[in-house]
Amino acid sequence: MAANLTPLELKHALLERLMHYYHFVAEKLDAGGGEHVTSTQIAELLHMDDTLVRKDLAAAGVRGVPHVGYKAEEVVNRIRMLLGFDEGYQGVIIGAGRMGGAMASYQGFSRYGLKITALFDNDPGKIGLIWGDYMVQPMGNLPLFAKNSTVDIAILTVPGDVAQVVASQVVAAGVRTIWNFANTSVAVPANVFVRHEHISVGLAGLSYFLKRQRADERAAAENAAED
Amino acid sequence: MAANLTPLELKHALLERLMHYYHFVAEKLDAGGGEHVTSTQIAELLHMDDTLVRKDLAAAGVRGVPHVGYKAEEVVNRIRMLLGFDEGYQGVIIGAGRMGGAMASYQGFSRYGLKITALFDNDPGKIGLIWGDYMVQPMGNLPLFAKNSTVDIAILTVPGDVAQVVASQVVAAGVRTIWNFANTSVAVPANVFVRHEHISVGLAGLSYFLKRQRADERAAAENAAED
DNA sequence: TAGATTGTTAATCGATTAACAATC
DNA sequence: TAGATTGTTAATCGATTAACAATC
Repeated sequence: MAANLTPLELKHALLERLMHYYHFVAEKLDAGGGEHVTSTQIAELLHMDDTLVRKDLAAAGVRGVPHVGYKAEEVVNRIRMLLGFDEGYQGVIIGAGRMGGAMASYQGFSRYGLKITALFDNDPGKIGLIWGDYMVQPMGNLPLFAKNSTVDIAILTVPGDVAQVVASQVVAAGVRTIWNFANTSVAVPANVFVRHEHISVGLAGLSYFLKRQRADERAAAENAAED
Repeated sequence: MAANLTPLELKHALLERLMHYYHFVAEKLDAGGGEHVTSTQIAELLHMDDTLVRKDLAAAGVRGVPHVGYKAEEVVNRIRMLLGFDEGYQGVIIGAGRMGGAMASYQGFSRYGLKITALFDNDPGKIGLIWGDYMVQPMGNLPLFAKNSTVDIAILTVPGDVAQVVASQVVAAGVRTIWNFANTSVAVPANVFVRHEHISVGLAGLSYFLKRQRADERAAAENAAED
């Protein structure tokens, strides 16, 4: 009986909100900001309805105390548990360019349970170089590496024009989860999960904002001229 | 009469979908894939309902032709126009680390109308170095630079612990839109727009997926043992 | 206790989908 | 023309908000 490989069940929006709560509460704890946090505090900072915060926290399994609020530590721990930050995953970086280097030297992944174990590239000029804690290995090493050690995630930081080829190599090596930072989509078999970070989506949001801002300013200037 | 500085009006989800359509249709055009595209084609590739595609395209001002579909070029152009990709914006990068370097050498921004004009850092060891097409300038240069040339966007690629200080400097220099790649939020006055790229949100999605996958596999193994 | 806060049920709102008419 | 496809109106669905009871 095959376990059906269920897709993400927490809706993206909810997951994103939980991460916002997590960051707020974790930072509050770090700053020594008290043991408890209320739905109203979170809601105000994040400009949202406090009922929604309570609903979300309930969904995440956090139990609050009337008149007191939620235990900050419990909020953090429950979200960590729900999202799997304490499970421990291992990932490799494919592509030892600047982006890959930034990833390799980033210390923040471990906070979310991800450990980077190796860095691969196909450029003979890069193989053997030391980037942060890793020596750049040739792509040819990947299959054996994936066989001998667990590779839960392959982080793709390669140029867009080779992303598809690299993704296929990664899949062939048995990796089933890809975090794609290249600027093109990659096609993979149905049993492989890809998360594509579209930098252009963020840029589109900024661009759209600026366009409207300019239009507003133009309108304001015209109004001023009329008065 | 002050123009009210309206927030993003296209909902994030819609904007994201439009970008997906854009990429699909633009790639199709590049590949010489025919002059027209139908809502069904887009919907199938993106695993969504075709009615929603038509609604979205109508909202973006694209007019289709029954029996034929949408003119691919018009889809691309309308979305570009709506999101402001042809308006032309200038941005500076703050933080000449690996991430900043990756940004500075990334050729893809121009496709969305963003031109990088300068690169700043406070590290004396980096000032004067050449990164891609830019010489690293000291942060002290920013106010004058922003006065003499247009800086629509400041791209923050600095460590999290200095992000707030840098953001304040950027705001003081008169920049009103910030694209924040640091791993901490920054507080800014109400008239400044910040888009924070939370890398941890993407990681959370992957982590949650992997956690559930492991649970599925465990369950499957138990089932197999029972049979 | 009184007041503050959670948690839940009901109401509303908005987004998605279904149905189908219009059209080339 | 017939069939394919758009575009729109109505129906459904789900997510958010409002109201309020429960509780410490």
